[in-house]
Parts: sequence; structure tokens; C-alpha cells
Amino acid sequence: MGREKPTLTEVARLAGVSEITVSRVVRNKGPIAEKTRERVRNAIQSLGYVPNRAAGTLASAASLFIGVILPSMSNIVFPEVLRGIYAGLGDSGYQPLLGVSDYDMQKEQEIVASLLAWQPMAVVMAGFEHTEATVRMLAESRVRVAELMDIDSQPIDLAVGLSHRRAGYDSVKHLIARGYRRFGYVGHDWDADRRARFRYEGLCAALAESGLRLEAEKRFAGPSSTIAGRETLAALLQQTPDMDVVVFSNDDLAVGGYFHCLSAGIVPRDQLGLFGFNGLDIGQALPVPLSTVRSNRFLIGKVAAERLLENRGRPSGGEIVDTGYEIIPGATA
Amino acid sequence: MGREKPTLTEVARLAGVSEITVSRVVRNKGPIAEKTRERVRNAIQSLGYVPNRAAGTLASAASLFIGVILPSMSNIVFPEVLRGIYAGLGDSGYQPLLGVSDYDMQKEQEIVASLLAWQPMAVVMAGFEHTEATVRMLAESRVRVAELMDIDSQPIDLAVGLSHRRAGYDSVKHLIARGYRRFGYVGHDWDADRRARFRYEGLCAALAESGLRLEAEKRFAGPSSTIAGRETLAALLQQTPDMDVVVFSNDDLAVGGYFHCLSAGIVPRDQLGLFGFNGLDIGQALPVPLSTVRSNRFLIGKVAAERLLENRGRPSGGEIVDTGYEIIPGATA
DNA sequence: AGCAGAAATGGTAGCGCTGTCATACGACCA
DNA sequence: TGGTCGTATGACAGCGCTACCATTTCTGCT
Repeated sequence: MGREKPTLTEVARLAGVSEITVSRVVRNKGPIAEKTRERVRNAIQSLGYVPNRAAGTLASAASLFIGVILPSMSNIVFPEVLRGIYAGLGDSGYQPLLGVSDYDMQKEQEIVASLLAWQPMAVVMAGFEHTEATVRMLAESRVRVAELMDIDSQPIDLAVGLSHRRAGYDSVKHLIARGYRRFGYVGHDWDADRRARFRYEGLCAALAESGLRLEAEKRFAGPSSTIAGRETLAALLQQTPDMDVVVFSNDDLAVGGYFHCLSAGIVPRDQLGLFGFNGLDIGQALPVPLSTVRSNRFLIGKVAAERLLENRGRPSGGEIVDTGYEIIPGATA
Repeated sequence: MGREKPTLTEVARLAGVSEITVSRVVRNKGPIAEKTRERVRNAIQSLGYVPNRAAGTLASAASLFIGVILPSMSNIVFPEVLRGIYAGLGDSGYQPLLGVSDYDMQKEQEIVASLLAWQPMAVVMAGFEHTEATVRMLAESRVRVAELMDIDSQPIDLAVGLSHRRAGYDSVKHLIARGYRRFGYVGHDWDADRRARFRYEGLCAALAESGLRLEAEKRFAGPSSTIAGRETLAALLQQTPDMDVVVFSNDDLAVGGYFHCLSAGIVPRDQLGLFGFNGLDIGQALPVPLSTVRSNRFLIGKVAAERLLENRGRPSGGEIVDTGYEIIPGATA
């Protein structure tokens, strides 16, 4: 049976109704008599009809797409945000359309251009750094725009995230309250991950407020990883052995630092405090749970999607949603 | 300037050519005089024209989409496959359209239905277990189908992955060669992850061949996690203390097992061998690298995308691509 | 019975683009 | 000089659906 794909018209013919009625049944929109609905459903079933969304999008100028641009898929943080977005979209019928920018603004721009070709209802991006052209395209296209992860900058339309500056600040206040005084810092590439810099700034501010300063710090180029955390902490300790706590720019690095301590026979907390950021599962699964900050990544994605659905109209002109964070005391600091 | 979105027609008018010529320039298709191309490009630029893919898809009945269905975003394995798919698609112009099935065949079916509405060139799925309706829909739609991760089953069209049965078999042969005799097994939910069962079967076959058998095994319902690995190994050891090696159904669990050993003062390898599967970064970043099997997830995604692009025609009728695996000796077994 | 008003259904005209076929124009050769 | 080919362009129909009005049929009420 080499028949062609059936269209609305065939379904309508088989069910003995007009095309628009079938369309209404398919989209669950408008008043339809139960009997008619039944008849149409049967026709759809028996023909194996699959609606053509391209046609629907064209006719209605509304696509059921929501563009999502993430900087990376290697770091588990972003798949979690994506999970949140799926959760927030629920069964609204909207489909995420995903692009990965590799932390490259130029690439982000190209992705935005290609996503806009699908007439998405909104574009969700992790981060606030865009090329001028990107911002212009988004403005002209009049889609809603959500910028996720941090709320330390002025959003184009909607921002959902947490204040990394405050998180960094509070982390250090927490550590000072626990008696730590000689701070070290291990971080990764700032240019790629601006949020790490915000946390660092908050950290420095808190130290300064207490008349303290970083005894030592080390940053390496390239993405964060457990291995890098391990090696960088080793190097830092060699250079400055007499710290009592090290703050890492995230949990990946902190877990690496923990592994270094294991290898070097350093007892975490008692001999050297370790503090991360994110609250990843792996940190909480260590023999001793990592002291860190929970960043609610799933929630960020979920809330963003929900807000966008809630108000599909025009930009609200700078709404900011704070999803907060929470210090996990753990047992490494 | 509250102008509407410009269309092909406006661009054509401004450039003083016909619509089809603009279309040809945009798609880089057909012979166009350099001078004309220039003129059209300028017009596009000055209007800020963004093509409407929905219209293009409808007119040409070919969408530049490739449907991708993954069972989970929580396990880093699948984002890595997705990265591979992006890499394989390169700048072909094809866009992945992602669905997440949560290891649920019914949900997979719904996702397939909704993806097909976009007339994708192909559908990529991780796994071989589908509902009858799913298979029927895919067959009738005549898109290409790629089934990823394992090659132990007959594919609908294209399979890319490795033989988990052989991987399990070889792992145990390797461990036997290293002198281990008293085997334990820690695994997770089989119904969700059939590949884990294939590895288990290979493992048992290898043991039987050498006149050995599992001394003890423990499986828990639910997804794999580091915590679960830790707890399950603890329980297994309590029940059967005298094993000399434990094979885990994957690295997440094995890392958890490693953490248990740390807490319990068991020296990995010397007192108890630990063996995983996947070759995750985290395993290789431990103070002592995990003994495991590298499963080339990125490559699986990449090769699948490349093969699909290579031959966009009709299904090849059961092509199988073996991306292989590699035993990582590590230092925990 | 008669009528307003709601509920259910249909006719028609595009949405913006591309496939198909036709046409115009040189360049080249005999 | 005329014919042939290849390159460059255009006219037009239509992809499958939905928005926007009708129009018809059913209530419930006086």
C-alpha cells in the first residue's frame, strides 16, 4: 500500500465533515459535538493521519517552538536546565528547539538567526552576553526572550536565576562564621563563564568587609573539570601551603580538590576546608558530603518556561525572577 | 518603525529581481550571476530579512529537521550522544529536534508522533524497544531511523553502537586474566536499561565458560546514581564479604562503590576489585583511575548523524555500525 | 408557536515559500 | 549567418493548514 501521506482533506472526506472541523478536533479548539469528534477521531485513526505542523505554523504564524540556546552539553548543569524547561513546558504543546553555542557569542548569533527562521514563541538563552547583532535580531523579531542563570545584569525581557554575586558573598560569610580566615581560591576560565567571576567578586567583597583577603588564588584557562580541580589545588598548595580553606569556582573543581586531599593525605575540613558551588549530586555522594551552594538549575529552567507560557504576549520590559540558592553546610568546610 | 516582518517578496522587489531568484540566493542553489547575488544580499541585509522555514518546509516537503529521542538528560551519557549528533550534523543545516522519553515507551510513542509532524529527514532513538505503534508510524512515514547505543538487536534501518554482550563478556575475561575469581555484581533497573542486562548476560557467559559464577549480586530499582552504588555495594558486602571483585553496571555505580571502599577502609584492587562501564571522566579523575570500559558515546552520535546525512534516501534495510569499545585497565581492578 | 441567542459547522482566501517549466540571452562553432 | 548549447532568470501553481467571517442547527424561554 504505497499510498501518500493523508492530509486534512482526506480525513475530512472520510469523516464527512469539512476540513476546518477536522482542524478543530486536532487542535482541541472551538466547540465540536461529541459525535462529530468521535467520527473525526476514527477517520484520523484509520488513515494514520499525522498533522503537518509546517503548514499549521505557516497558516497561523505561530509555531509552538521555543528556542533554547545553551553554552555547553558537557557540563551536567545545562542538561539539567533543559530538563527544567521540558518540565515547565509540560504538555503545553511547545517544543524546545535546541542550539549549543560552545560559549561563543558569534556562534550564538548564528544560532539565533537560524532559530528565528522557525518563528519561535520565545528564545531562551543561558547568559547575558550577546553580540549587538543578536540583540538587534531579537528585538526586531519581537519574540519573548529569557536569559537564564544569573540576575546580576539588566535583562532584555525576562531574567531567571540567582545572584551569583550574593551567593559568593554569602558563601564567604558562612565560612568566616565557621572560623576560617586564610582563604584560597581555585577557578576556571572567566571569559567563558562570567557567573564564576560574579561569585568571585562577591567573595572578595565579603573578605574585604571582614578585613581579610585571598592568601592565594589560581585560575586556569579552559573549562572546569574534576581533573583540573585536582591539579590546580595541588599547585596552589605547593605555592601557599598555609591556607585553611579553599573556595572553588564550582563543584567539579571542588570534587577534584577533594580527590587531591585524599591522595595527599589531607583531612578535609580539619586540615583544609573545601567549598564548591552548584550542589551537584556527585559532591553529595562523596564519602563526606561537599560543602557548597545549591543553585536550583532545574527550577531555573522550569520557572523560565512557565513564565513564558503564562504571558506569551509582548515582553514585560525587564522582569526578574530570583530562584534563590541555599548553602549546603556539608562536611568539607 | 513598526514595520512587519519582511518576506521574500519585499526582498525581491527591493533588489529588482523575482522571488525565486532571492530564494535561490538564500539557499545557495542554482546558477546566479555574481552581480545579482550581491544585489540580493544587500536587499536582505537592509531589510533584516529572516527566511520563514515553515513556508520553505511546506513548499518543499523537506524540513532540515532530524528528530532525536533520548531516554534521559540526567545521565551525562545522553547529552554526550547529543553532542556527537551536533558534531556529526556540522553545518549541514540540519537541526536536531529533541524529545526526552524518561525511559517510557509510551512517551516515546507520543514524541515520535509529534516529531513526525515536522516532516523530519530522520529519527534517531537511543534504544531498540518501541511500541508497535511507534514502529508502524515510523515505517509509514518513511523517514530514516537510527537506533543508537547497542547493536545486539535487529535494527529497523540503521544501528550505531557497540555490543554490550561482548563488552560484558570481555570485561570478565579481562578480570579473570588478572586473577580475580570471586565475582560480585551491582546493577540498576533492567527494565529501563536493557543494555545493562546485555552486559550482565555477557558477564555470566564469560564466567560460566571459565567454570565460575557470581558469588553475589544485587540490583535495585530506579536509575543509577553514585549514592545508589555506594549503598548497594555496602549491602552486598554485608551479605557476602568474601568477594574479590565487583562488577558494576556502570561508572556512576562503580564510583559510588569506590566511595564506599574509602569510607569503609577497603583498599580498591588489593582488597576488592572494582569495575565499571562507560569510561566517564569522573571515574578517571578519582585518586586512582577506575577500571572500566570506554563506550565512545560521542562517536556514536557523530557517526549516526554522518551516516544519515550521507544517504538521505530510503532505509538501507538494516545497516549496523560498530563503534567498538575499549577496556581501560585503570587501577581499581 | 415564535424568537433570541448560543452551539456547531462550513466556505474561502491566503500564510511565504519552492518545484516545474518556460524564456531570454550570450557565447561558440560550423 | 544561423543554429546549438549553457547560463541566468522568471511566471505560476500549490504545499496543508488555519483565520475570518458566514451560515445552519439547536436550545430555552415567553
